[in-house]
Amino acid sequence: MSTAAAPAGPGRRAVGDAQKEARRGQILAAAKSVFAEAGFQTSTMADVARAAELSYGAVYWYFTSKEELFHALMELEEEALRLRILASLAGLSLEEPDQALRGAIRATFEFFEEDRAAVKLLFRDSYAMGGRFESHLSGIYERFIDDLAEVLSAAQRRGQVIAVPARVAAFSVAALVGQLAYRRLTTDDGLDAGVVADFVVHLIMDGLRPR
Amino acid sequence: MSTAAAPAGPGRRAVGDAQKEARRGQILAAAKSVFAEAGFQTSTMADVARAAELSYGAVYWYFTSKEELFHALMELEEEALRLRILASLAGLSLEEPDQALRGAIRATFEFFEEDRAAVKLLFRDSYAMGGRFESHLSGIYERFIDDLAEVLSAAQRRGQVIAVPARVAAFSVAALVGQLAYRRLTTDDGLDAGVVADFVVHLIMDGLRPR
Amino acid sequence: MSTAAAPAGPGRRAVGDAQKEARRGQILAAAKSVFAEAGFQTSTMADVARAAELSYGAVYWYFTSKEELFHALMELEEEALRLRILASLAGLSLEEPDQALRGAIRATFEFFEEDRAAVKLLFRDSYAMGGRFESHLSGIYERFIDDLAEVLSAAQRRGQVIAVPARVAAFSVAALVGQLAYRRLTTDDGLDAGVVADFVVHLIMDGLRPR
Amino acid sequence: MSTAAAPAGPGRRAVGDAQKEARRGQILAAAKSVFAEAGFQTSTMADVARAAELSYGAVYWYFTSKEELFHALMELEEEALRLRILASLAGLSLEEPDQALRGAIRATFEFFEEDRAAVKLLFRDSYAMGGRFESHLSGIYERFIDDLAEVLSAAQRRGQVIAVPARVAAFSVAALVGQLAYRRLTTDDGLDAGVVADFVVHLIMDGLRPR
DNA sequence: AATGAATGAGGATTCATTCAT
DNA sequence: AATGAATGAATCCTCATTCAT
Repeated sequence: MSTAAAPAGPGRRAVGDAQKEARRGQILAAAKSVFAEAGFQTSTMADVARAAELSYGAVYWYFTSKEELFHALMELEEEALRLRILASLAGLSLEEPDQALRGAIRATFEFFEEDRAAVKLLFRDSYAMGGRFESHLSGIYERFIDDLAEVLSAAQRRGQVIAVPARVAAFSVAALVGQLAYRRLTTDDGLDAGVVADFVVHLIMDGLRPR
Repeated sequence: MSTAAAPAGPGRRAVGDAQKEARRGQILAAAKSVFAEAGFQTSTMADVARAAELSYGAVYWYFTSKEELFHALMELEEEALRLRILASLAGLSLEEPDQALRGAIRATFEFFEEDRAAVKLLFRDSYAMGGRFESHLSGIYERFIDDLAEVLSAAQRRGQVIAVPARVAAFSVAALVGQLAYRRLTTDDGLDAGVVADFVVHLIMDGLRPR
Repeated sequence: MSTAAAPAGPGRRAVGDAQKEARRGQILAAAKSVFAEAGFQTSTMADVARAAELSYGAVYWYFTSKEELFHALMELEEEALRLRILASLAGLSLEEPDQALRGAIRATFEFFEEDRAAVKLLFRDSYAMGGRFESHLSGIYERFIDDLAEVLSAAQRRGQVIAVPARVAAFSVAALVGQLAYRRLTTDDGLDAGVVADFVVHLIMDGLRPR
Repeated sequence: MSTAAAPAGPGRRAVGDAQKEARRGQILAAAKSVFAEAGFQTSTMADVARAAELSYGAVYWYFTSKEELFHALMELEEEALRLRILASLAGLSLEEPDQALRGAIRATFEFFEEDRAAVKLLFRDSYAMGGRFESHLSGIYERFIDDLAEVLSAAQRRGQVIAVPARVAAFSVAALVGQLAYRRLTTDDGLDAGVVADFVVHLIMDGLRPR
């Protein structure tokens, strides 16, 4: 009751903050599943609230608008994907472009394979609404491209890769991976994810013509 | 329903049908520009009517719903793209996969280069909603894939192309072209459309590794 | 059915416009009664629609927002009051300030007496919402003040009225009339409107001290 | 409830009550500034809490509702104004209506001049809603009117003032002062507050016609 | 006493679609 | 055929108030 009785200080705060974070996470998870299921535009805040098992207005305590919620969600996805890719590249040397490429592509495929909602969010919802959200998709692409372009440039300098615009080549890889991952959601080509990843690597490096 | 089937005086009827067709075209053109500009979801039927310089409800005389309008529009785009690609393949023999591939890719790029609205429609709006419209995109892809897969299969039998799942390879080409065309709308990589088309062909056939 | 059968031209148009005007009037009347009854803020667009015997959204065909509706309504009231006052001043000479003053004040009182809703709108709702609507009230005041100030200035030049700031004196008259009219809505001082009007004139001209 | 009535140890309790009073004052001050700034309807309890540097729900510990808060605030303002006026009348005799009137009017003007927020509260927010809060404004008026009517009645008996309904005359004075004070918030007529006060007195007593 | 999270009714506005003319 | 007025369901967001801690 009295102020003194409260276990004040950082302890209390930390709990509050942790709970706040937990709630945010809860809402974000709900939003992810709802948006992935029905699409951003079609989904309503009521749907999200229901999925989060919270009341209607509670969501607004954590996010000021539907759009902000979406942005926050996408940032999370971006970050998660990025971390995954970076981790896969961690031990690799720029001197082995094959390996680096293979690592990045496989990591991306694995990420998408494990998290189909992320694929929908990134490759379907990011496009919606007159491009207002494309920044997220291009954000992901650009980072991926930055990383890959570096790998490719190094390889070009060493003569391991032919002279083509590195960024366009990098974008091509990103696009290929993204689109193939997305395709897997609706079309079954009867291929294992790993096989597809390897196919991409081979296609990129050696093309379809026999050597 | 068809012009020939009209029982009435051909003169009158023909004019009516022609006018009807003209109106439909007028509305479709308006819809294309409006949807491409602002996106399907964001655009309203009022926007379309205004762009078509028709009254609010007139659109419903020709299309029963917003979705039907979109579908009709997409079918038109699909058909136009398909015709373009088929034309480019007309003189080519299946025995020269390089040529066929190059022809198809160039034709696609040219089509998209001339009609940026089509790109937006196909690669943004088709994605935009919970799969309801993806059929068009996949429709295009599938047809493109069918054609390409045939080319590739023939080439494989002849040993000109390595043994990979033809449909996946074909999809990769389609995806690559589509994504690169879409990227050109927002990002300037400083490359001519023809150069990008050739880059795709080279990438597909020979990969990035020097031969 | 055929275009020729329509009694085209100005006739049709005029009817449409007249109807449109009628509907606007219908809605404005409904809004007036609703706002006067419950206040602008408390009233909902649904209330207005219901009072106008129209559907919810129909109101938006004629007015783009609740605020615009209110503004339109106030402009009407302003104009009506102004016309009434001007009419009362029509035959009067500036050389007879007593008469002019009396005429203006009586006309104002009569207007308010006949239209109690107007009083509520002007002296209660105009104030609401952080002054966003005060312009209407001050608009009325300013015009009234302009007219009165002219009368007073002329009288001052002729020595019929003492030297005081004409605009402040004019505002005083306007304020007095407005507040007394508003008071009549809630408090019964047992006085006839005409008596109050004359009281105001006397107070303004001769004060409370016996002559 | 009152400090004296507290049964507990006076030290502790007194502190508690004093703190409670202090908190109430803190909130009332915040509410006054917030409401005066943005209007009662537009302001939120969150705004008030923020201005009071208290938590969101703490306000409800001291006031059961937004309306109660407003009422409490208005009562404070009423009381403050009343005290000011009574003080100004303290030494005056009813036999000198000029002096009494002048004193009351000047006191009122000074009060409003020093506290512009009070003017907004009384003359804007009191009006703002369907009569729910007008009681405060009329409360102030009625008390002012009571006092003035007494002065005027006495003067009438003594023949110093003509025979008019005392309450209406008194209301007129109150309205005039209030409206002129409010006008000063938005319109600069270039007049000192004292001059305006004297103008009101002169207008009321001697009118505009030269004597 | 105080915090701030949670609730949920309420309200303005939009827009696809229908319909009388 | 065409018009444009009318409908009303749907949705985002606000905010007074309550409540667990």
